[in-house]
Amino acid sequence: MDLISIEKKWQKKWKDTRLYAFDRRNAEKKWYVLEMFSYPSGAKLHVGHWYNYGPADTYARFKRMQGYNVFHPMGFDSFGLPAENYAIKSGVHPQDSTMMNIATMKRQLRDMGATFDWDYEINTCMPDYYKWTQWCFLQLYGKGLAYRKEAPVNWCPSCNTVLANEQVISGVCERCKTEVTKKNLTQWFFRITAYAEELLSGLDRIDWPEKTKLMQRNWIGRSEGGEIVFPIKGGGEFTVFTTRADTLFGCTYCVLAPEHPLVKEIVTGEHRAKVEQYVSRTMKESEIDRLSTTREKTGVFTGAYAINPINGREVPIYIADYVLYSYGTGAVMAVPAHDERDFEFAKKYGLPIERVIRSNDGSPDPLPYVDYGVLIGSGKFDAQTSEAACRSIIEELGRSGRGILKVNYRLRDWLISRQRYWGAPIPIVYCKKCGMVPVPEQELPVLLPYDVDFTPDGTSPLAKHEGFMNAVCPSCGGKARRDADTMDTFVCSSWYFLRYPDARNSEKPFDKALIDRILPVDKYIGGAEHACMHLLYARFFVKALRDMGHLSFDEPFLSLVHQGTILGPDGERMSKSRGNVISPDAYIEQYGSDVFRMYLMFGFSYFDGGAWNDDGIKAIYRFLERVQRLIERAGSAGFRSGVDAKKELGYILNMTIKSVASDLDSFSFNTAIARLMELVNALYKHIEGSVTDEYTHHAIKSLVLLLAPFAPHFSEEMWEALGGPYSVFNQSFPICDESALALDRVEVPVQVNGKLRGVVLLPAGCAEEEARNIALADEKIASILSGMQVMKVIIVKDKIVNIIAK
RNA sequence: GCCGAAGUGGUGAAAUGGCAGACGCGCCGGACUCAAAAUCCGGUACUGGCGACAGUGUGUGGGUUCAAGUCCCACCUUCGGCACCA
Repeated sequence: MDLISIEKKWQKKWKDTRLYAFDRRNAEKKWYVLEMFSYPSGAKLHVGHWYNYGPADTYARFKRMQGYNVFHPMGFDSFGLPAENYAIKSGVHPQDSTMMNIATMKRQLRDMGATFDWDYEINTCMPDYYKWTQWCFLQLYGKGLAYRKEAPVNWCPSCNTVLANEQVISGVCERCKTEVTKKNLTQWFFRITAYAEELLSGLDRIDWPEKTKLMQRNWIGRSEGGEIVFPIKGGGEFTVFTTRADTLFGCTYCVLAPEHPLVKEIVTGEHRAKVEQYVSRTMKESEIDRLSTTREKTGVFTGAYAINPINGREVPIYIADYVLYSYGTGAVMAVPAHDERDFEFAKKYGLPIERVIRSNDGSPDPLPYVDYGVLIGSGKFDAQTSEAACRSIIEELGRSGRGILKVNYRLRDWLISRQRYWGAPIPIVYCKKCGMVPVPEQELPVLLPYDVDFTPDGTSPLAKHEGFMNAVCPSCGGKARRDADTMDTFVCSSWYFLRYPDARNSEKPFDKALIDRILPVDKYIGGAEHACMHLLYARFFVKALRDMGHLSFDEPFLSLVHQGTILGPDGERMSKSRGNVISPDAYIEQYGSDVFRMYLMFGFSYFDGGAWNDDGIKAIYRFLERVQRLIERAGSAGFRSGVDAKKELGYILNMTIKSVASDLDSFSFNTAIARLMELVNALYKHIEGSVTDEYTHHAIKSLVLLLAPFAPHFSEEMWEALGGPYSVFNQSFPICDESALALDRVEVPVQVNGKLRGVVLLPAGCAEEEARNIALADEKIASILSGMQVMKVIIVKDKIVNIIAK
């Protein structure tokens, strides 16, 4: 069987007849199936692409055959670092290499034979796309959701350049292995924290893997607590955030983050030199070092004292780098008896450790004791539980304006500036007279120039391009300079699913009425590695755009699945350096794309993936040949008399239909294919020689329809051979006839004292009394029970009989 | 350290608390063939027995239940995420 030329034949016909064209005017029964779009890397499609797109396409075809108007677009996430790094190494311009890679990948995706409608293709590095990425930026800016502030960036002192987080591999530069340091630059942020609460609560209403939702919950990191104001002895005050106000009486010192602006003001003469030295040393340290939990805690005394507002006690104020300026208020109250970090620090610097909580049940509770318990040594709050005191102490302080209940999130605002070339320019200019001015919408896009020197030398590549940098101030018409940075590529991918339905719109990023009909995405399929980046950013964008009135739904992706990872044959992640990369190409040349995708679906549990092993790939080929032989025989039809084919085949056929449909809905491709194999086995048993009949013929046609989503080219060919009208994908997916599943009699296992002892044939749905009698009368069961007394019989209808005897 | 997921034959893997190992791969046997390949049919968890059958089995140890791979507790191993978030 020449699967390769069969595939070519049908790919051409599908293309010529525009079989997979999506009619966006018809949003009735729409079904938006989306895979995370691809990054056009130089290499060919790898196993991971196939594992994502192959099964997802099978799902899309299934939905189509179920009568859905399936929207299944594809595009390219084509800005980003790899193209730029490749350019630095090879000298090939990112735009040239990217466009070439896209052409190659597109050809390969077509060879896959997927249902993508290329009329809706998008490409994020093209001006007609990034114009609207810039528009999104301006929208956020207009609502105060984009702002500029100074922040540290990763800096490689050897390459003399800024690095993105993903270029910092365990503290060193991915290219030259030099230790990465911090450098302060003024950069753009998106205020994703404004949506922290909704991003958290919205998770309860979407059908996503629990694991992914949990990761987002942890990432957002909501914690309930309170803010407490500590006056400073001699004037001034500062605020701390705590989740453990119940331990306030045990506070024996306070700590400010080294960056805290108050540090300069409160430090006293003799301590100034040491404090300044400590602060500057902290600044130099890399984030990795500073955030390492295993590192010993350090800090210095400022010479100043704070007054504990609950009991008026004076406590020393330290600075220490274990307190983060970016979380809470950048200042904490330290309770060494009930916090591990404070305990360690207090031990080291000889600070007092005072217990104010004991365990609820009086069980031994060595310090530091960090669980909730009962208050002691806390004045009128003694004997309150921790839970109660967390609230009552804040309320007490609130009366004098020194305490308030507060919720904090670990989520930080999203830093989107990249000191890089290959990205969407930030549509802002800086005018000496007018200051920061957004580029008006009608002047978009701010084009990314081609002739840019992107050799890394410590400045943003665009800063060296005078033609780009020089701009006219939209406000006063005077001379202005552009922002030299580009946007994080995650900005491009935060709204691409909104652009697909309206990809050719040159007036707007998308038409509201249109995307309100076609969005949200009904099934989103992609890797789990994006849990706290792309998948969070996209949710933020949708909520922000909704609040501006550009769309009217709350979540971009109603239902999400993650495919697993296919590992190398050695069980390790595939990588060039390990030399364990499996290329799909050789397999596809030999067996074709249907067999390859089917093997991926059959050989692995979709969500788990696993180590590559091609032992079973021949089995899939063999299976398709087996189907083909079956159809050849059916073609030379005759009639076998005296056999009720419907009775013989009806049950298995309808059971198969039911199972395959539900397995496809739950992405359980391996079991769906197993069911198809069972059906084929049953048909082989049923058909003797070349004789067949009408019902058998019906069963074989149904088999081809069931198989079509899995092996689209092959099934189209078989459908034609059976005389079916073009295309098999315009046929309805078979529907299960429930009446065929009703059996007269069922085999029911019989247990004695929980051990399987036999099987009896019972009338389906028979009463307990009858089941009991038949089971007890069974020859084998009776002999086991001889000499025993039956105490009880448990019967689950049509499932099991369990006889308790002694 | 904290959070989460997983651990099942020689092997990839299946099992709404109800016959563990479906469907494949591999292996063994048979048919077809001069022979081989391909194909078709049958067998295949482990231990004992010629056998019918019996016993034991889902990482380890306990528990709940008439019944546990599945639920609960503790532990071991592997993988993923977070990592001083007060």
